[in-house]
Parts: sequence; C-alpha cells; structure tokens
Amino acid sequence: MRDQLREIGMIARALDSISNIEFKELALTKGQYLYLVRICEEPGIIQEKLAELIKVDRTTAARAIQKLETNGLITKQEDPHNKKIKRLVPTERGQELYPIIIREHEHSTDIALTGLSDQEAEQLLRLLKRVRHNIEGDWESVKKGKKRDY
Amino acid sequence: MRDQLREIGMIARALDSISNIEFKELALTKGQYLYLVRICEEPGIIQEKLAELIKVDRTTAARAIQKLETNGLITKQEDPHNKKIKRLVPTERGQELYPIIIREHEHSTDIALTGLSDQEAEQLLRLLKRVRHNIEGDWESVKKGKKRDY
DNA sequence: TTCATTTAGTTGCATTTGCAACAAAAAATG
DNA sequence: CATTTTTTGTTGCAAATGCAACTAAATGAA
Repeated sequence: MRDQLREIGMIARALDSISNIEFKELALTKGQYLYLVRICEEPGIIQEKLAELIKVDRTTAARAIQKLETNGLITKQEDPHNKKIKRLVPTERGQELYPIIIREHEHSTDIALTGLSDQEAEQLLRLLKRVRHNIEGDWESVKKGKKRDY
Repeated sequence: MRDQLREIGMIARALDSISNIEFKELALTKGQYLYLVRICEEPGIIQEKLAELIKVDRTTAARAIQKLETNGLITKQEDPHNKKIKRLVPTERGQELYPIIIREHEHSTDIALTGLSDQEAEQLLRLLKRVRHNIEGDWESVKKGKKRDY
C-alpha cells in the first residue's frame, strides 16, 4: 500500500524530536538547529530563501532567525546593493555549534541507514530527491493560496 | 552526500503544511487529520499508542485528541476491563471526513511519486520502512530521557 | 517615467507544541 | 500479599507556529 508519505512523516517527526531534545543542551530551542546549519553552509542566504529551502512558513522562519540573532549565533548584515534584504551570517559562536549539530545528524543518519547497503542508501537518496522535487511546486503554490484540484 | 534525512524533513514539512491548509475547510486545525485517520483505521486505539504510532509527544496527542472530541469527531470510550484507558472511536461525522482525508493523501502521493516506476515506488516504501524501524528505538528511548552517545 | 506587481520582512493574535510535574490505575517484583 | 515500577492520562506554563494584515523596497509593464 502506498504508505511512503506516512513513513516519511513518522521518520521526520521522530528525528526532529530527538534533535530538539539533544540540542537543548546547546541552548538551542525547538527548530533552531535547522536554520543554523543552513546559514553556516550558505552564509549570506536571506530569510525568504532559507524558509523555502527548509520548507517552513516565512513568519516562523523570521522569528526563529530573530531569536538566533538575539542569542548571538548569527547576524543580519545589510546588502550594499539592496536595502531590502538582510544577509544571514553565522557568528563565531554559531560556527562553533555547526560541527556539533553535524555530528548529531551524522549519528542519526548512521542509525537510520543501519542495515542498508551503500547501493540502497544511494538509491534511497536519489528517490527522495525526486519526491522532494515533485512536491516543491505544490507546496509553494498552495502556500500562496492556490487550490489543488483532485 | 548522506542527505537522506534532510530530504525526508523537507518532504514531511512541505506535505504537512499543504495538508493543514487544505483541511482547514473541513474545520480541522493543525495536525488533527493525523490523529483522525489513525483512529478511523484502528478504532479502539488508546491515546498512548496513537502517539507512539505517529511519533508525536504524548501531551501534544492528548490535546489534539481532546479537541477532536470537543469538536464531535471522536469519542473516548471507557474500557470494561481497564479503568485507566480510554478507547478512541470515530463518530459518524468523524467517519465522514475519513475518505476526504484519504483522497487528499492519495493525491499528494500521486504528486510525490510522479515519474517513479512501480518498482521504484515499492523500493522506496521498503527502504523507508526499514529506516523508520531503525529509528523507532532511539526515539522512544530519547523521549524517555536516555542519552545517546556519539 | 509611472504605476502595478512581486519580493522581503515584520507584527498581532490565536493556536499548537512539549517539557515538567503530577495523579491514579495496572503490572511486575519480592 | 505488599510494594515498587510502569503505564496512561492530565494540567501548568512557556515557547513555537502560522495565518492575516501590513510596510517598503525592488522589479516589471505600459
């Protein structure tokens, strides 16, 4: 039975839950790790793009990012050519957390992929990328108010 | 690179977001569809098991379920042999929503699996089930306060 | 250039989320 | 049997979440 999406939901909730509990000792509150890793990997990214990247509501991202700044993990830098956007850059302290977050993530990946051959893990990644690509359009248009017919 | 878990997170957030928006016209608020479908498919299930099934915090489930009852979509029935548990059963109105939720879910699955062959979709499902199985243990133990070493 | 549209960001408000901390029934241990 | 532990459920907070509604800059169209 076509339960792919249910499995994905279960896995995502379980892992997010684990990460949130584990990162509490880094003084990161719910969800913050998501934004911080991406900002470290793509410094200069703006809020709007970051929200699109991780598939979260713009306003939720706005507040999470605001809090990261308040806590001294990132800064918002103004762009010389565009007064509207604010480029997000990790602070030194933010960068220090990056490898810790990645290590946790690697460990979760190890657990998740236990028993899968390299070929299977690669195949899984390929298929997931296609699925993600398939749904991105719907997410963006539904977010903007478009109705899907079915 | 081993981005399987990131892809899963993106897909899950995007689809959950879409579902929440689409089910608003059924007067279902955030997340409620998750619980309602499962109660329809497994009537008599108890709160604790339901939370484990969908991988969500016990107290979050408690309140979502409470609201489903308040809104007349499910009832909590006492068990004749066990005074502690409350068996969750959909009402008629709850059952009416079931096929609507499933239809939406089927459509999302159609979109998500676009371009995948039957073999690929099946392989994806098999792999996801294994991944889910792999992480369930960690989720439950971390939830109960156990620390993972890595 | 002018005006409309899109993009980027913010704030208000109502709701959901989830850790603590608790209670009570049931099950396990001795 | 008594008593310890686990299971199931709840409530109090504090925080995150997300839809509306709003600004203002940038971009596009006429």
